[in-house]
Amino acid sequence: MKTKELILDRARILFNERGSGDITVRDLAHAAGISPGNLGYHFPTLDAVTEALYYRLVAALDAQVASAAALPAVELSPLRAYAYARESFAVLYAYRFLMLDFVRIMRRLPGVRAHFRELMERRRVQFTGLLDVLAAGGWLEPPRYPGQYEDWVAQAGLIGDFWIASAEILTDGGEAERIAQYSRLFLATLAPLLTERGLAEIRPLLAGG
Amino acid sequence: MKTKELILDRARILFNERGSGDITVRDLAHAAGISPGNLGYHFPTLDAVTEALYYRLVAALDAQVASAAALPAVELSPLRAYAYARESFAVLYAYRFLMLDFVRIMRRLPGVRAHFRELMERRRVQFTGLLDVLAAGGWLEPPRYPGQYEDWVAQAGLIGDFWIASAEILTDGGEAERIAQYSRLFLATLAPLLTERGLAEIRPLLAGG
DNA sequence: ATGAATTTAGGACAAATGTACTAAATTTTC
DNA sequence: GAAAATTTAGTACATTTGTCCTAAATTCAT
Repeated sequence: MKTKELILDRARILFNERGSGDITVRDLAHAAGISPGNLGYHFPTLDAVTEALYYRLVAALDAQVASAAALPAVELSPLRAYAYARESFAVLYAYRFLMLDFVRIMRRLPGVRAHFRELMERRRVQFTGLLDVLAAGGWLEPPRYPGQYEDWVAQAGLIGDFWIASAEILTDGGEAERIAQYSRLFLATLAPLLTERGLAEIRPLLAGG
Repeated sequence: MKTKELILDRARILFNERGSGDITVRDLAHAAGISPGNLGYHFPTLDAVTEALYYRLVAALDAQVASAAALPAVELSPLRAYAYARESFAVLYAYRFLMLDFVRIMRRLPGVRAHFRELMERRRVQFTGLLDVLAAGGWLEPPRYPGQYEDWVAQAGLIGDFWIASAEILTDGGEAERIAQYSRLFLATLAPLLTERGLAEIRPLLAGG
């Protein structure tokens, strides 16, 4: 069970570097230091590798959710939410080829697509719950119109899914710089909803510290 | 000069349907009703087709900007901004393969990438100007923190670039439904910045009418 | 109308690629 | 320690794909 892990690790790196769509069986075998035949023994197709990596990412994110859920609700604050978002962003970045080739992968792997939709639905519920807790803690202003919180969830979800693609196209920065830049931007979407007390807590972050 | 246009039209449709990365020379020639040899005569590579389509999209968007710029500043309002965004969304949707294969295309066509970055920079300036005009017209609250307007521009730009990818993955709706849903979401990002008067103008839209 | 230029069709050809197969090597089991 | 099971390497094969070439057909200019 060692070679499989090795293959997945190298595939993750290679896919991230050059895009999962432009890697061949021979490319990956070479990068993993094994023969093409052996690669085929462990994974019949490259799609199978992609799928395995997807479920690895999901597992990593689930682990994060679990540790965040252990936090008492009273301790939740905009700052905590930011810290959690930033951690998630770092995990996503390690599997960024998935977000960069999103549409293509989803079209090729219907199972992944179905799973991802459920994941997004769960995330939607989580985010909504997050806002409710923040509101109960006096961190959020009440909605200015019906459905404002739901709209925020949709916007935040979109940014969460595609910030990497945006960074890839628009910025030249490295990993740390991108994560910092976009987790800050993510936080900024929350700013308009905050009470003065909530805003005060994150003001240094918004200023760029 | 007729076959070239025919090729581009069919390519746009085919790329939209199946993704530009999964189309072969023979696929496109067949769809255009011409021989592969003839296709090669007009476009040496598929990348050349993609590039031509990109510049078509840019031309269509520029035409829209020009007509919007003809509008007197006093007439600008959240509602007008929404109408413009919605038109742009419709144009983008006609070339959605470009947004769906964004990263891959940008990696393969450095010229397009460079051009697109400049385009985004211009858009950033435009959007910023838009907010200034809206603020001067009494439609916007002043920023709650320094740089809030700039943050909105970044968020709006990201949503503008990737709403189609998000729709492709998360929704089953058709074109009209998707455009309506996401141009509304785009508008919703503006809501928190609006004065009470500004919000009043778009409240029916946010409610879903 | 006729020669030149352009456009088109059809297919050839080599490179690349996924897949499958066989045999050797290594590990595991008893 | 020997047999069985697993893992690995190497390669062959058929298919696909981009590119190029030639000749026919069509259009254009004079």
